[in-house]
Amino acid sequence: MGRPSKKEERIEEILNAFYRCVARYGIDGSTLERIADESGLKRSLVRHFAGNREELESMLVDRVLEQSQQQWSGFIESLPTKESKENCKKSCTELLLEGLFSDQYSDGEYILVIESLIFSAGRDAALRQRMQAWMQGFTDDITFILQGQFPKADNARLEAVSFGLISLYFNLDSLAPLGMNQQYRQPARSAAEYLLNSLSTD
Amino acid sequence: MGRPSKKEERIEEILNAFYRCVARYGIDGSTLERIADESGLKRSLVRHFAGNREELESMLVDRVLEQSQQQWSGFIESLPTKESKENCKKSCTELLLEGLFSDQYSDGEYILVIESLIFSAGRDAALRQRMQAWMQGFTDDITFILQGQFPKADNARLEAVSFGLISLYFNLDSLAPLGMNQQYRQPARSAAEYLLNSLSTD
DNA sequence: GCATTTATTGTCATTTGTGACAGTTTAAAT
DNA sequence: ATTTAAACTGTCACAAATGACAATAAATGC
Repeated sequence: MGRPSKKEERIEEILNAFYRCVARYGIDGSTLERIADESGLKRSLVRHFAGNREELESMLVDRVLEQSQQQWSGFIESLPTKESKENCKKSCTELLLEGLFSDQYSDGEYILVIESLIFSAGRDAALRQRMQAWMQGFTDDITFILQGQFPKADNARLEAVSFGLISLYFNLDSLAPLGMNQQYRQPARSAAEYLLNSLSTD
Repeated sequence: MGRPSKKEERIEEILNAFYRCVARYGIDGSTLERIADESGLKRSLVRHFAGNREELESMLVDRVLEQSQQQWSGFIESLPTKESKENCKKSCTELLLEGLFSDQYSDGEYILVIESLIFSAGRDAALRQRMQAWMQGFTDDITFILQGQFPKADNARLEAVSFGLISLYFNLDSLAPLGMNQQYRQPARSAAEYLLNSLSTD
């Protein structure tokens, strides 16, 4: 009975709007007014559905990290295992390069949001811990993938290459505000390949 | 005659304070109040000496890019030329790695400020042009250095490696808010070495 | 001491961001 | 039609950020 609730869809819209605002204006620049405009709702509705600013930010962080986790683990599981290797044309590392550097999979806003969160983490101990864990997990996973492909390489070397791949991935999308990311997409991918090749030679 | 002006030193203090604030709070988070606190002046004095917010931001951008330019060109000129090569123990590329990745030369705030400017450039066409030029000059210079060391390597390859070095440099310091930059300093440098080595092998 | 110039302090008005809430409208169940 | 629960609208109060300016204090040349 009563009018049906739109809470879930509205929260969805609001968080999507918040996400876009953060990519464009940063966290501090994403006022409730802008979020409201971006979502097409009144500011009082934003508050009605999503609570105050603190709750909103907390929900955004949860959501971003959760979605990131989902997409990433989906990607990990899509990789060929040792058993299924023979059926697959592309190697794990080739698929990794595609995932990180092909423009079809790139979400220009994603890294900007992540970087905004990292920056904010400097003033928020709880967020800092979460982002540290996120970053650590990211590098560990890549190192693990590389381990499968280059079992003979020692760990420090794998970690260095992992960090290199991540740096290329991050830096490429962080140039989006300058409109230079397309210009550097190919170089970024090439550099990533050089790093991977360095694991073959000893 | 009249009371001696402290304008220049005050502006110096104010811009330094602004710089530190930007590294900590971002541009939007650097309110005049915070800048005043950080510089130890009253807000009205900040306004008195440095003008309104718009002028302040413009001065900061000028200053950051100018100092960056000076330090960088100082570094470039300190590199051994073809003539002075024989007197020098370290190669250009070794010196480059030191400059980019040794913690003695690293200014933790510098890259954070630059990244804040790049982010802001997304909403400021004039700033965008300047930051584009800054980034282009940076990569071009590194490519040029690499050219001297690896004259046989083709240009696309050099550009890719340049972009890789810059990415490692940027990404390393952008982890400062997470306190993970020391942890990754060595991997970053190693990855940079692998990239450089990839120019030797063909 | 006096005039002059600038630093320095303090205050007020305006705008913007935020929180709270009263009142209205809408869509369902009975 | 009535009830009910929720969406929606509008508005007020408060705090923060900014801009403008008046008033005072300090340092210099004469």
